[in-house]
Amino acid sequence: MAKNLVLVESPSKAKTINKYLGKNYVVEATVGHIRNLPKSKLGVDVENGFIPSLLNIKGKGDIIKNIKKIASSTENIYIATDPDREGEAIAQDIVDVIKDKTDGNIYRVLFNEITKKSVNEAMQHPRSIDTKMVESQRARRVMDRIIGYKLSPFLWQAIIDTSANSLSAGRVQTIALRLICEREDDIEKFIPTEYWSIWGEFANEKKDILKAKLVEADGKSVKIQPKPVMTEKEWDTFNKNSIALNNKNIVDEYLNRIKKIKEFTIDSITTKESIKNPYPPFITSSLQAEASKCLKLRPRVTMQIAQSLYEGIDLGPDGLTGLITYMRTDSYRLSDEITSSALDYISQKYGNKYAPEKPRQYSSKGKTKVQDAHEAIRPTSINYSPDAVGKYLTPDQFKLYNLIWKRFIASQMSSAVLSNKIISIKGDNLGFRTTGTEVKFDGFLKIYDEETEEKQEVDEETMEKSIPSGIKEKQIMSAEIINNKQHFTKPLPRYTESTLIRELESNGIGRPSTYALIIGTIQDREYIYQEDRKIKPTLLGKRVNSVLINNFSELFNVNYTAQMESRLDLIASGDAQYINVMTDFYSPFEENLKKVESSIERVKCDKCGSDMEVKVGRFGKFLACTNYPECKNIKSLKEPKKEKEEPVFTGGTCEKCGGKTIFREGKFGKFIGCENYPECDYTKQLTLEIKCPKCKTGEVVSRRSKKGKIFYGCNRYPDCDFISWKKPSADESGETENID
DNA sequence: CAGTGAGCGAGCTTCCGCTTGACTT
Repeated sequence: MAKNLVLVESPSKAKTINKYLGKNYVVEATVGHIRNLPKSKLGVDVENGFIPSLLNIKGKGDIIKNIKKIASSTENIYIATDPDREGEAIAQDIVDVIKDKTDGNIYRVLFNEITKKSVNEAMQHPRSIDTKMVESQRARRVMDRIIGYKLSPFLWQAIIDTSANSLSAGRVQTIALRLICEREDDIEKFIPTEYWSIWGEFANEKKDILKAKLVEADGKSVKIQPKPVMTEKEWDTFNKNSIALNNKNIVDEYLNRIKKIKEFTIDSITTKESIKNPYPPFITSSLQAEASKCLKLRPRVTMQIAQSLYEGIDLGPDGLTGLITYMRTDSYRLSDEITSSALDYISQKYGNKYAPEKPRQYSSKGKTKVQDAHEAIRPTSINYSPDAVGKYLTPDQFKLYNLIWKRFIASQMSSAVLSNKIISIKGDNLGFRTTGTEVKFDGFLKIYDEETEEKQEVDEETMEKSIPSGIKEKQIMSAEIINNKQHFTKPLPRYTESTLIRELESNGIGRPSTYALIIGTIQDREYIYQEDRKIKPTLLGKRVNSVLINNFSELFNVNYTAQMESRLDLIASGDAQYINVMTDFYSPFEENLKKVESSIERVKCDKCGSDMEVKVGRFGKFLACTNYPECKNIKSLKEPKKEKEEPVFTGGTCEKCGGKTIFREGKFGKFIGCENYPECDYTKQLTLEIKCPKCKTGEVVSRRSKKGKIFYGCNRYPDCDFISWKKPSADESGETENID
């Protein structure tokens, strides 16, 4: 009989902890939540205190049974689910499940990092379950349930659509949809603004060349006009200090003026040193973003690969080893153990200059401790460099591990020192400027630099990596070449999966465990689609979005989650009561929903005048009268039929009834049917006008297998069983594969 | 590895968040 039972969420975490604690402990995993609201109904008693009815999750029966069994004969039970809101709720669920089965002591322990030292330390400081935090999770769960399960059915009433699946709404998915629709709207409405750039190549006596852009004229600075269309008054204000090169005429004026200038001088050279700090180690969202940019991996794939690195790789002599820490996290925290060994590694491999004196810790601003369950995503050990373990990894695993490794090591390295130069050239009250950046000390850049967003192309024209050393202040310069180019301002780009995730995350919407799934949800609903990795809304998506935003503007606001979170925090800290928070949420919600439900336009029954609503039958959706069964009026929701097509006769006759045969089209392509359908169900395939190579009398037809693969057979089947995967050639060379 | 078309029709969908396999193509 085991003396001690430890319960965690993740099975691979259970394995690791088992190693740390030794054989006096049994470590089991819940594999996530074990209880949930019922799927088929609301499951919340809104009349009596908003009490949720929580049921054991289907499919978790064996896990729960096993936990109960071990608990029943264990002296000490340590519940070590994740130290966050959801983890606390799982802990409570475990207690509810086992409390009648055991006389053992039940403790709650918090593992903030999975190292031997801190796990043992945590085991020494058990506490009891934080019921207030549990309540705050229940509140989160119940509000999400009410929003989703009340508004999805509302959509079924409000929007008549023919898509195969059901419409849905939710606190997270609807915001994601809204962001996508709003971006699309911005793009559609965007009016490009024309602007020009003028730059020249200037040379001193020694023919040192410097490219510089026109940035100033007669004391005014060159700018893009702030709005595509401006009133006279707005122009007056703008023109006081600025000039817009917004058409060819103005550009030509300046070009002519520049041509006449004999002499330019280097007016000033200013140098400023700046420090570039390393990026923090990865968290889920930044890992997904960088893997998307650098490795072209979609978030879902990134997470799958990361999971395999977390669960463990067979490292030959070292055995099965987890290479990275947990991949679903929003914390930048790093254990002292790993940072100090990283510093040793850095100074050994790159020299002392590259290792700062103290380990670097990064803070997650605005994040409450409530959510800080896991460390940042990092290698589990400095001993497993990508070079050392590469041969045990698949190419994708290697690429991702390498990225995580470098990002982490870089996060502990010295800052880079950059020198930024600005050179200004003047002539006849016109000012040109060039900027250059030199790396004085590379620091962490030695191994890692984030791929920068596309720089404005205008700056690219005059950005110099290094500036010729011969260039000195007050030198006389001559303009060798003067260039100009037309540009147009561009709208913000459409979201990709990873940029949408970052946008949601920055508003606190969604969690690391769900980021990669959110897009999948709205894509399954056919609200959005992707083209070239860019996300666009469908017509249905736009309709759903506008119905929801117009009627529930408070709820589907990017700030809503943040407001909800602060109310949840109040519950967790004991400064607010669950029931009060729920009532304050529900009353206005329900009132508004009722109002909106009565105001939406409904299709009226043309027989009895009642409302019609969308129903789902065996063959899909249709419109039915709500007065059923008194009124049995129904309407098809199929696309309004095209003009009844004139039958196209093939010239042949039906072998069954003697009627004429016509060309038809079905889900497997074109075929020949009888004009007397549905009375006569005669069908025949279209042939490819190639003689069957086997029987030489039939003709070849293209068909489709049950799996959807195209193959070629004889139209005399089953009399002739010819089959081929390749299209037989017309010249009867007989080189087709025969499959038996 | 061998179908198809009209039109029928009276159930059920749905949320967010925590974890992995066991499934199929």
